[in-house]
Amino acid sequence: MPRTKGDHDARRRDVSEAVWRVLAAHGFGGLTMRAVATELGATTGLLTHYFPTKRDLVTYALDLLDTRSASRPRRTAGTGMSAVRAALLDILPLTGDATVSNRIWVSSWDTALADPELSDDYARKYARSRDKLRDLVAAAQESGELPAGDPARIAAGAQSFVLGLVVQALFAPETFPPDRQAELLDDYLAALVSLPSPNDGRAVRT
Amino acid sequence: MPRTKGDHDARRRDVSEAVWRVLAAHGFGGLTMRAVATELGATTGLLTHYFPTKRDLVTYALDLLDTRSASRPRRTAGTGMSAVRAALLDILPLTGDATVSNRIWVSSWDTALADPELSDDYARKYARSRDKLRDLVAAAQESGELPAGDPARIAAGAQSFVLGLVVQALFAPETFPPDRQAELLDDYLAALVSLPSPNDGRAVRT
DNA sequence: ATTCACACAACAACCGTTATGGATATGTAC
DNA sequence: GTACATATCCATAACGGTTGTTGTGTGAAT
Repeated sequence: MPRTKGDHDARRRDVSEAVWRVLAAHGFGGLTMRAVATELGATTGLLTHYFPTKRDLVTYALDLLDTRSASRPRRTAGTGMSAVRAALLDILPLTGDATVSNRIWVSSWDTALADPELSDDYARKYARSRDKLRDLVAAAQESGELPAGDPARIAAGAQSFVLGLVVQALFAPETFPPDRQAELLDDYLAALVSLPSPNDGRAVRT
Repeated sequence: MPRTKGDHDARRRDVSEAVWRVLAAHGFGGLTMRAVATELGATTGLLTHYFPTKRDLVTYALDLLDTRSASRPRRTAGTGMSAVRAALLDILPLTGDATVSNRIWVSSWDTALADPELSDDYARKYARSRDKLRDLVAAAQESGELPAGDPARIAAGAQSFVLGLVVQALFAPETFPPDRQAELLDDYLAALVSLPSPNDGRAVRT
């Protein structure tokens, strides 16, 4: 029984949620046409209507993951160092939603690494994320909260740290509860702050 | 044509290498009975003889990944801080072999995260790795190269950093060539060293 | 004679994809 | 407004291909 025009947008939202539920339940490796269809209470005929091919489904799922992650409620970022901290905290699996999102995210790496095109897409995505972080770092440096040094380099390091912490927290949630993750992040940030400026010798010369 | 008894161990080694080649070529998602069999120039009959079920193959592949990673030629570890640095460098995808190994490793996370049992296995594996790192950190602290502080906490942070760097380097090899990875790691270690001791106030009181 | 190490063949289940057809909405002619 | 052509939305069913698994048979080793 087809829907009316007014219901069409609602149906699109239903499809999104079905895709999300499948991803959350079985990861990216378990993302199949039929799984989404049955999760939707429909058949593959509907799915092929929205996604002519499997790759379309995968790309859509990747976009969905990106969108869902981006539209997650963010901390109200302050300025300088606290903005950096907030941005990094927002990545970590501190809530149930963030955990689900991160789990899907990590599980997508298998698919992404196997496909050069998707791999490039991911590389660009991470590069953009690093750029945003770099700007925050540069701002924290200008406010004097962070010692001098290539902001891009510091951002790359911070992103690595958070990324790795995500993975460890996903595999061992009891070992890395939210407060421990925040603790470790604060350790990292404290180390960054305490670092003597390498490029900028003013503090030494004065 | 069956083999003789003397060839049996050789055959087991052949199986290992076939599994490894399949993993290297198609990742963990492409690990199938038939793929390994054809890679071996044999049929599935042989495979089921060595691995009665798929799960056995997967578990074996996970173990193989662990073994191959562990038996990779390691840097001759010095003492104290240089030992910590060597251990962390050994994880990074700095060589072709290490890149292949790490790629397989990351691709296995999809499978592992979808299966609670495998997930636990990984958690234990990482915990053991953190423990070894913790001992190295503690040694570096005793030699005075690293400020005081919970060595387990420092090890967890360092492991996170390296893990995340691995992921980023795999997706953007041109952005993270070997020397840049080493650079970033050294930045991290420098920050660790420069950190004033939190628990131990001696330096301040003197 | 029994066990082992395989080849070979087949199975049911699942995958992505395609074709067919029917129900509903939309547009157009009168 | 009514009548008809067209397009959209979706169920149903089937296709060939691949998967994990099982069973049978056969030659060599013990």
